[in-house]
Formats: sequence, structure tokens, C-alpha cells
Amino acid sequence: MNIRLDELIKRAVKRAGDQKLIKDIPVKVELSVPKERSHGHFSTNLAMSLASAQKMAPRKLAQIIIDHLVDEEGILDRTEIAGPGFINFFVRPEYWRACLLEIGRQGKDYGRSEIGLGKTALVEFVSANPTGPLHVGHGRGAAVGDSLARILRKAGYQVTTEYYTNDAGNQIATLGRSVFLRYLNIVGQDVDFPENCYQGDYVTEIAKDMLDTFGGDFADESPDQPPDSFATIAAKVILEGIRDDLARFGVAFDRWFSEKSLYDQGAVDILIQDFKEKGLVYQSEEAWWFKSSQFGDEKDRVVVRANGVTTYLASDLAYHKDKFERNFDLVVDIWGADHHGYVDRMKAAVAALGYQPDRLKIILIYLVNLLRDGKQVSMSTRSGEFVTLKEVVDEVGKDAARFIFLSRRSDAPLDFDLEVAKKESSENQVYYVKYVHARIVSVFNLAAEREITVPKPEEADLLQLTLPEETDIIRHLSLYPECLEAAAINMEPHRIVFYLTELASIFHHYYKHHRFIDDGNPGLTGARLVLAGAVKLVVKEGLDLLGVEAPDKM
RNA sequence: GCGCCCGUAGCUCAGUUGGAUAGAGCGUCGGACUUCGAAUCCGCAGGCCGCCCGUUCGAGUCGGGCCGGGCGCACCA
Repeated sequence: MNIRLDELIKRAVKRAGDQKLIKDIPVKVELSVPKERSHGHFSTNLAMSLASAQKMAPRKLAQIIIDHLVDEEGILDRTEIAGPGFINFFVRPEYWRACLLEIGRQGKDYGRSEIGLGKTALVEFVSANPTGPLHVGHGRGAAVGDSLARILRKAGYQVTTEYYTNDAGNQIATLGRSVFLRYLNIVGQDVDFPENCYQGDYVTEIAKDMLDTFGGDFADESPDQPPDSFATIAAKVILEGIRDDLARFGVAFDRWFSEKSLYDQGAVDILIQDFKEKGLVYQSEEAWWFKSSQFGDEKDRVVVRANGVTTYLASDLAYHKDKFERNFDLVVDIWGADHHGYVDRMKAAVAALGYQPDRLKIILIYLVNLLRDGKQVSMSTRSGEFVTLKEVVDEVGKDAARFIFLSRRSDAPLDFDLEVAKKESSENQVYYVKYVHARIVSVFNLAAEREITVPKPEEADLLQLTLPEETDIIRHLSLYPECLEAAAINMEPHRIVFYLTELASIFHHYYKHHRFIDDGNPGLTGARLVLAGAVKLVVKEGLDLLGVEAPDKM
């Protein structure tokens, strides 16, 4: 929404260039919001950043730019050169009015951008093995992935979300064995339960289900030969549980992509054959190695083991080949940070497949430190002692969980205190933001009781909004589109969390000091209700991008 | 040992891609409800931005080197 101001500046630079006062080179105008009111509503460091290229003193350059500003729309009140060469802009009330009109005009589309217009994106996330329920760490990945998908959609991309199920390979076999051994235990066989099997209680639960289904049909089988059906059924049951947990968390996938299907359709074999023909793999010590080091990886990687069995990488290569063949302009993988050693080899794979590695964006999600009252909750997957996503969501609610998961950059560990997450106080920022929405709805309700209708923005006398607290709000609202763009480009949902928290802070401050409804002044009341409506819209839409509800009442 | 990530207020974290006097929340302390919701607001205190060099008009931000923490380094996934 600063577009007009930044266009104004660009045109001034162009004009000065035309007159040979400065070199005619394209510029990117960065507008910032000064911390100090005396530094104007907006500010740019353009003259300083251009100074060296233009071989001119920043302040002199700033003066030239100012001299060539043509403010046809009458937006500018005044400009000044400050400090080492900042240009500060003071805008007129008409500018703020235009901002509110724009928000009113665009409604829910306010903030939508065109950076992804005409492009498709695939966001793959969670993709936890169906060998046990999702834990909190998966929750963070789910929140980030889901929010990112929403953000990219807002940025114009046509987005598909996908969950890759590792329903083939060792871990599933181990799952089948784990369930089978528990089953044998229940039916009376005295068998050991090895450490490398899945220890969680859910395994025993599934074993009981198996008993219900099959009775004692397998009671006399050898523990070394788990029937295939144990693995398949167990994986299916667990996957259904995962799906339910995600649904409760507000996350739904467009597609569930099965690793097994890649094998069943021969995609893995075809890929390996293809790589053999292209000389991208070679045989050494009876195994087949992918020449990933030729594409930036630190060493080559095995795709077919000496025993003839393919590795996980082999199917992942086939999977990514499939992704790119589906012609996505942008392919986003969201992984747990413990897989970060895998990034180079996946990039190498994309390059080997003949695609630009840049089209694959890998986001690493660092671990979640679960706390209760500031003390760490011990977790260990192996021992089966872990807090599941479901338990967290049941305890603190979907919205608090999502908001907290998104409140920090992904590439750093996150502290998640269950007790804090439950508190409905300012310690817990999610309610601080939600409260804005509830408060505004409450104001609208009161207005309705008094038979005051919220005017359309173009029918309100918005020039009455002259308080600094009011222009602070509008200015922050005007920055929303930039925030969304930055969140989309950098793929950082946490930016929206901070944006909304800041908006909430500005709003609550205003709310405390001024009243929306002034019975003696319908014009001002109308203008303020329009302002409130704009805040309400942005809060609701912003929270929606996080997957958090904006309540009418709390 | 090598690679990736992170070191900013007592705690948890932002920092608009290199700009003005480094910000917010929590916590501590002190204030504000007869007016649209006090789940809120106002104020005080709190800093060698891990350390040292370098790059330039200018560095929390970029480069190099240390120190500290996390995570990886499989013919597991």
C-alpha cells in the first residue's frame, strides 16, 4: 500500500535521470517506518544507498530526488532530509483515507499479492512414518507447513499440500513385528520383545485389535515370521490416527502420497535404470552409488545396497522426480532438522534429474522443547515415552498450540510451556491478538443496539481520523501487504505472528484511550467504526493464515 | 575431526535483507475500571547485540578466526 509513495519516489529519480542530473539507473525503493514520530510517517535511505553508485554526497542526492517529486494526488504534506541522508515523508490525511478505502475495496483480498501468480507450488510436510502417533515436534512442522501453504496461496500460488507416507521398508517391517510379538504375548506365547521394536502402548492396543480381527489364527506362528498383514494393517490404523490428529489440529492434506506406490508402479526401478543409462550411478563393492558429489554433495550415496535392496534415498529420488514431473514451479519440503545432512543430496538429486535445484526449497524445523511450569518434560521415542500432538491439542487447544508453534523462526529450537499455553492471560499472546477481534465485534454489537450502522468507507468522513494513534493504526494496516509478501518470499510464517501482535498492541492502546462510539458526533463515530472494521478484517485474515480462529466472544 | 543451525535485557524472542538514540512480550516494582469487555492500558528498572579482526560514510545484520550450545556425519528412515 506504500506503492503510491514508492512510485512517486521512483518517478522522481527517473525524472532527475532524464535531466542528466544523476545517472539513469533503475532503483529499488525501500520505505521504512521510523521509530520516532519526528522522523516522519515513512522514511527512505535511498539517497544513501545510491550515493556510491552516483558518486554524490547522500544529502545532495536526497535534495535532487526531493526537487523532482511530483505529487499529483496531493498525498504529501512535506518532506525533509535528515541525518546522513534520509528522506522523511510526512503524508496528508488524504493518504490515510486512501488506505482505508483500499482495504474496504479489497476486503478479504487485501494483502493478496501477485508474486506467485500463474505459478504452482507443492508443499510437502509432516510425512511422519506411520509407526506411531504424531508427537509435538510433528505438530510444529504441521503448523508451519499448513500456514505456509495458506500464505503462498495468498501470494497467488496455486498450492497443493502433500503428506508422504513411508509405508515401505524396514520401519514398517519392524512395526509389523512389534505388533505381532505383542499379539503372540497376548495369546500366550512366551517371546522376547527386543529393544529395537516399538515400545509404545499403542502397539499393544493394535495387537488387541488384531486379536479381535483374527482371533487365534496366528497363535502358533513363529515369532520370526510376522504375517504381512500385521504390518499393513498396523500402518493403516496408525495412519488413520495421524489423519484424525491432524484434522483436529486444523490440518488437511490435498494428497497422501504412498512410498509403497512408487515401488508397486515400478517408479523406483525405472529411476535406477534411468540413472544407470545416464551414468549417474556406478557400482562399487557390490552396491550402486549415486554420484551426488558431482552435484554438490560431499560424497556419493548408496541407492541399491549390496544385498540388492534399495535405500530410502532411492524411493525419495523417485518421489522427487514425480514431484517435478508434475510440473510444480516451486517444490517445498519441510523436514525435521535432524535430516539436515540430507539437504545437499536431495539438491544434488534434483540437479541430476535435470531441474534447477533452486526450485526445491527445503525448510528445516528445529526441535520443540516441551516444558511444564518451566521444567523440561522428558521425552524419548525409543522408550515410548513422549507427549503426542493429540495430548497437547487436547490440553491447550488448537489455536494456542498453532500460534506458539508459529511464533518463532523455524530454524531455531522452540520452548513450548504447556502451562503458559493454557493461560488466557497476556503471558499467552494468542489471546492478546484474538481479543482484538472480540473487542471490535463487541463494539459493533453496541453500535447495533444504538442503531448506529457501520458506514461504507467511501461514505464515511475519514478525514476526521487525525489522531496520531489513529494514523499509527492505519499505517500499520498499510504495511500488511508487505508483511505477507515478505512472509511468502522468505517462507516465514512467524512474521505474521509478530505483525499481528504489533497490530494488537497499537489497537489496544488506542482502545483504552479513545472511544469508537461518540453519540454527539456521528461523523467521527462512523469514521472510527470504519477504522475498527479494517482492523477486524486484517486480524481475522491474518489469524486465518495461521490457522487460528478469530472469535466474536471470548 | 568435518558440516549445518543458533548466541541480542533476568527469561522467551523480533530486528523491515547494511541505516537515525538496538525493540517487544513475560517476569520484578509502582499506578489506572461510575463511560464501547481490565483477557486491557500507563510508568520505572533492565544491554561490551558471545569475543577478536576485517569490509565502508555506517555492522546486531556482510567476510574471516576463535569461544559456547544444539543437531547431523549409514549399504537407517
